[in-house]
Amino acid sequence: MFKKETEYALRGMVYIQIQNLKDRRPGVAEIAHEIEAPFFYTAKIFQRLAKQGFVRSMKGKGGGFFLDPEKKDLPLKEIIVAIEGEELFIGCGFGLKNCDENNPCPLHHQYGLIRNEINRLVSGETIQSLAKSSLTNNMSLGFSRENAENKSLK
Amino acid sequence: MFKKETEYALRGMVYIQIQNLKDRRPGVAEIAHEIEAPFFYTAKIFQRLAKQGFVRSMKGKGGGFFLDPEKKDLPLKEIIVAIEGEELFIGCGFGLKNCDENNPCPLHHQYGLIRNEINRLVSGETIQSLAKSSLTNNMSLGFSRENAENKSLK
DNA sequence: TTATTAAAAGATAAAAAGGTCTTTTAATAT
DNA sequence: ATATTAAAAGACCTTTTTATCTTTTAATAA
Repeated sequence: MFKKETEYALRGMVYIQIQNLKDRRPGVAEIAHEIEAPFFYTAKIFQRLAKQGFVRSMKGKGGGFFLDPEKKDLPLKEIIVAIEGEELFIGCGFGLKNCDENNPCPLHHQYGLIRNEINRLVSGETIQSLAKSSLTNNMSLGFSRENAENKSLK
Repeated sequence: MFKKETEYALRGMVYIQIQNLKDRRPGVAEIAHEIEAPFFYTAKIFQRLAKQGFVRSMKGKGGGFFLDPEKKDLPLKEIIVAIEGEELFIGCGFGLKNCDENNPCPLHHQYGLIRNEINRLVSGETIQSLAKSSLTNNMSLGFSRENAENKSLK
């Protein structure tokens, strides 16, 4: 569904927010490790997200990434659109440029329903809402819970 | 949502079946033109689809592509999976490999609902069902209906 | 003020997707 | 038979995506 870059971005943002809730500011190394993404690629992605204002960063010792607590919740859709554009949210299932009510492709109506569902999901869920439920329900962002348990037992 | 190759394949297959219903067998040039896809790329895609048995072809004068009328209806899903694998139908929204009920990602449940909808759509709709409704309702596979009207007026 | 830490910047590169072209094979019409 | 038509095969190329690495900048701690 999403590009790899988008997946890494979403996983990483949720991880950052989870750590922020624990009063921590993870760095690239920690983020990349926890979401199982390549270090340098993760660095590049969050560098871009920082420049676009989705996340803030601090350099030097004790530095790392964090979400501005002043800002209101960040819907997943904003990150998705920033990375891959809004094709997924406005495009035709058959890839036609002029597909609309007056000139529909054979899948127009049926696909529209699904596109609406996707829209609703990623507009309603936010980095913050997912981080919160993730903390509450011990959800996974990379390593399986089994691995996480093993880790904490070591 | 889908790869370009998949979009071309679906549009082309529906176009072929529409023409077959009119007792015609379109060739690559016609298909590519009508679905607004690059000629050589279209040729390659349908060459592969023919080898995989999704469509049949005849060489030489009067040749072209056609769907085996003996076969039962072909769900879109079969073509999608043949071209891009089944990631879309089994994968995690966050791109995790071990995401399941026991070890869910933060989006697991919500995304599952959408994945099911997609599955339902492309399993239920077939090349034949779309070709039929396309014929009945004069739907578009490339050129907008306005263009089609202009074309028929010339 | 210097050493250390960590992100920013930017160059490079490998892999996948998307697309093009030429040559070969097979069918048909004359 | 042979000229023509059209798909099959396969080589090649371009762009985008995914990823890696090195150098620079900025912050902090000692």
